[in-house]
Amino acid sequence: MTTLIDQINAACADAFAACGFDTKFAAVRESDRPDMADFQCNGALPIGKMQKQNPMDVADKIVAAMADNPIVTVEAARPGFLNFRVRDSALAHHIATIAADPRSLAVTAATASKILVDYGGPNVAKDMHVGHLRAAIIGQALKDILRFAGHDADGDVHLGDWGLQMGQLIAFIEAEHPHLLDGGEITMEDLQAWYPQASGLSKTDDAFREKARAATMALQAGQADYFALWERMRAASVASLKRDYDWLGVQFEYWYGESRYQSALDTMVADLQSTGVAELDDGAMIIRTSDDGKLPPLILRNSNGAYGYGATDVATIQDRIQDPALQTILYVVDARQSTHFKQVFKSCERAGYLGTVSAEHIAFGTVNGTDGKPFKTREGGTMRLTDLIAMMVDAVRARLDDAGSIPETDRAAVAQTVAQAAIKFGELSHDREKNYVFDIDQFAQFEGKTGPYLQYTCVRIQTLLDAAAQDGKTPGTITSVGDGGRALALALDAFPAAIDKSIKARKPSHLANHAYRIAEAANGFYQKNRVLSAGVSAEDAASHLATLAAAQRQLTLALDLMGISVPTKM
RNA sequence: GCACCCAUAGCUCAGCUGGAUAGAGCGCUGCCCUCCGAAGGCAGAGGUCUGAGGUUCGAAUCCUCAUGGGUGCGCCA
Repeated sequence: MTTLIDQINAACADAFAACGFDTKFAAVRESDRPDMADFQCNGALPIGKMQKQNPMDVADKIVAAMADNPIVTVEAARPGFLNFRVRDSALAHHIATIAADPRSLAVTAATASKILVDYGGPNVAKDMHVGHLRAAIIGQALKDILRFAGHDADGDVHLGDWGLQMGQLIAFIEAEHPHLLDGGEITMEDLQAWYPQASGLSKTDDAFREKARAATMALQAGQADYFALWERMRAASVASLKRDYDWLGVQFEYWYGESRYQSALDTMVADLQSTGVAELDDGAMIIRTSDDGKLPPLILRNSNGAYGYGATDVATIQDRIQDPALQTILYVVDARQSTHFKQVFKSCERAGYLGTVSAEHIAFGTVNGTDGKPFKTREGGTMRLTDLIAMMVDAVRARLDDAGSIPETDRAAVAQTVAQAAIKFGELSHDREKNYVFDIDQFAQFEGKTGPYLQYTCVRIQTLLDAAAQDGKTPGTITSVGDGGRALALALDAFPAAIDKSIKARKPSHLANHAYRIAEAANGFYQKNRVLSAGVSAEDAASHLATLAAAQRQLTLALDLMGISVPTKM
């Protein structure tokens, strides 16, 4: 059981070999010209050039060598293209092959890699915002796709639960709510209210800033009351974060945070200094990362003696590589941290921490509003993730009310599922490296290239399958490709390639765009091939149902890998 | 000043390792529901792929420069 493109690729390579041509030119790809071919190979052009032959003659030889191929007909075209057209019978049979495989012909990696995906990064006491949304959705999809492909991938939230921000909060609490130092409940709502004040004071009030610094140092030194306070703040935050992540269907195997690595910092930095990797400069402990000064040094410890996230991130790697099986660490983090990660990776390289482990920064761009500027609330503040989600759910709910296609009692639940699809597909269908515009109205549309459209496609097919079953009609042998079935079959065949590209480029967008392609082709097929209408033969009905079921199955699988579920009605 | 990223239709975006007429969605113009969900399908208008060089039989794709945006540049994370 293998894809058509792989089968044709193999046959083409055989033909090249038989003709005495280098098989590296035998690569087959989907055709640019569906009107002329399903697949194409351009290898005759460079061969013609190299051997000073007419590329058409080269192509003709290959055509002759493949003349009696059972699955495909071959033609040579103009300058020297090889055009492959899959035979109808082979195509019909192939749809059944895809449908019979729960993995839609996607292979499992021959050798599984152990991969850690770092895709959280929310801070204690601060609300999550759209930036965290990107990391969460892309990271979760990457992890799930890697697992589907047979890899051993885990996620770590890497909480921002340490550092000056904690000191600021402690100083603020000490000043405004001192009784909390002796215990007492702290809620996320409290923290949300306090953090902006503490942060603001830190900017305007010199005395407060000093207190915050002192508190940070004291916390790092392990002062008991501060530490207890910190633990309660962290617990309240984690509970809140988990609610948001739960809604998004995001799960982390590890809820580690920056605090986890603090106790290791003194030793680590001392070691790095003794080996000459780290050095004192202007009172700060740094690691130089370049000779030409193009990349700034990484600061491990500032001149006040406090450790920053430079040290923490190096220590994090040092800790992670304790797992000897680990091969890759993926950091799904905002592109603005690009320089920082270069510094950290270079530092770890110099320190000898990375060894054979590869660390990659999976950068993503900024989320903008419809004005093209970073996404903000109408008032200009940062949009809380919770609020953004609520807005999306409201928009979807309004649309469901308007359509009135399902009972009122079901709408609240369906609105959640559809809003999740809208947000996730809106995110995943974009190239992560670029900035993108988060347009609530556009994403919550049910028309066009949206998450809800993909769900709708599945729901629609399911409804038909159910209705057909009531009528005694079930999916059967695929006897004909059907009108529009060729495009659908070829699209279904491309699923393994989409998975492969998503993994190689670390871009789930390839899978998202593939899913959309399936939905388009499936809807086209649905529209053109009647099943329950009068005059449709039992054979055709069974064949068409099987084709649609195959499409639905793969689409559902792709959606599942993107964390999108499909309601039964919508 | 130095470094990195981006530039494709009115708007939002695809375009895989360079290949045959550059594709979607939204919006716009027309069609298609006595018939399985029209949240759909079909067709049309709309692009000197920012500009200029270069490599190549062939460039949206690779290289250089320019222009216009974005971002980051040792003691916040």
